[in-house]
Amino acid sequence: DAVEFVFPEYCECGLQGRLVRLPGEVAYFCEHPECPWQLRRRIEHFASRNAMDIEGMGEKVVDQLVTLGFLKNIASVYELHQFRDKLIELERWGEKKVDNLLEAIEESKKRPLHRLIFGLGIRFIGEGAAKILAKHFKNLDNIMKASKEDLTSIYEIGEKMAESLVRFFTDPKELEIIEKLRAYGVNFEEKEEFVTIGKKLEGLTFVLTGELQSMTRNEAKAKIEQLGGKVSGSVSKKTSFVIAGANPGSKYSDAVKLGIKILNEEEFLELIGEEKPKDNFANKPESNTLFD
DNA sequence: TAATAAGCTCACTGTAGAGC
DNA sequence: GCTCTACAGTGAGCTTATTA
Repeated sequence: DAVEFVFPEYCECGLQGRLVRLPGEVAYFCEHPECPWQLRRRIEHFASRNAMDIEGMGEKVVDQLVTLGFLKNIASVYELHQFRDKLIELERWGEKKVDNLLEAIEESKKRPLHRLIFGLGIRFIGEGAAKILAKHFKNLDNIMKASKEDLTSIYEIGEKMAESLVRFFTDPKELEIIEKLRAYGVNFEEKEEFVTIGKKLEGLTFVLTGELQSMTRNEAKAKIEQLGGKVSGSVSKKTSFVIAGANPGSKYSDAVKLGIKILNEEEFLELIGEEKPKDNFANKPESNTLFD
């Protein structure tokens, strides 16, 4: 007895933005270039953990600052210090909270290039593609100058991604924001420390599951990539190793089914040449045959 | 065209920190 | 010290792009 859902024609942004759905795509977009909801999501994404990692700038904070007119685009994040006194006055804010946020914003200027590329929110350019581009071009200016042909000649960069990049870097509005980011001192270079420093794990693909005690998953991912390895989100026949921490998830059983070699955290640390923590994984689950 | 991987969103739990 | 909010960490599931 289901009744067909009639999708709204206009966005709730209040700017009479028409909702459009591109052929072959699922998502609807508000056509209005100044849609405040798109702006909120863009800034949230820019500040998110895997992008510029600005602690204290989550969904609610972005919503509040956009509503109050303090944030107008991603570059305006670096103008927030001008409003320090006004921010302290806000409900549930205080001097410490504001200073922590401003400090986190200042710190974010030092993030490596691949995080900035990811944070710009270019369609089809996620974390993985951002790393490939940063590694290949070394700085943002080289990426901005690259033609569609230059981009598609890179392994794993396809036509859609290249078109999206060229479209983004020829848009005058985006270029204006990028120039502001440059003027505020945001890092545009890929630092050596984020580029591969070894070939020990070259040609190997890893999948992480469960909770690691000695480092976060992101840290483990960075270690693997620095040593030339690849980290994937799902287990397949091509997976070389599954690294299983405490309480491993379904990827563990997937690995068993496919006969993929599973390493526990101790073995993983040995593989990457890291020291084991003092407690020697005292909290590892006893029922987990992985650790037998 | 199928397999694979990447990207993205959501849900859930635990924790930190600010306000009261 | 309690309450509330936001963040951190993680797994799962879905869609989509790339590759073979």
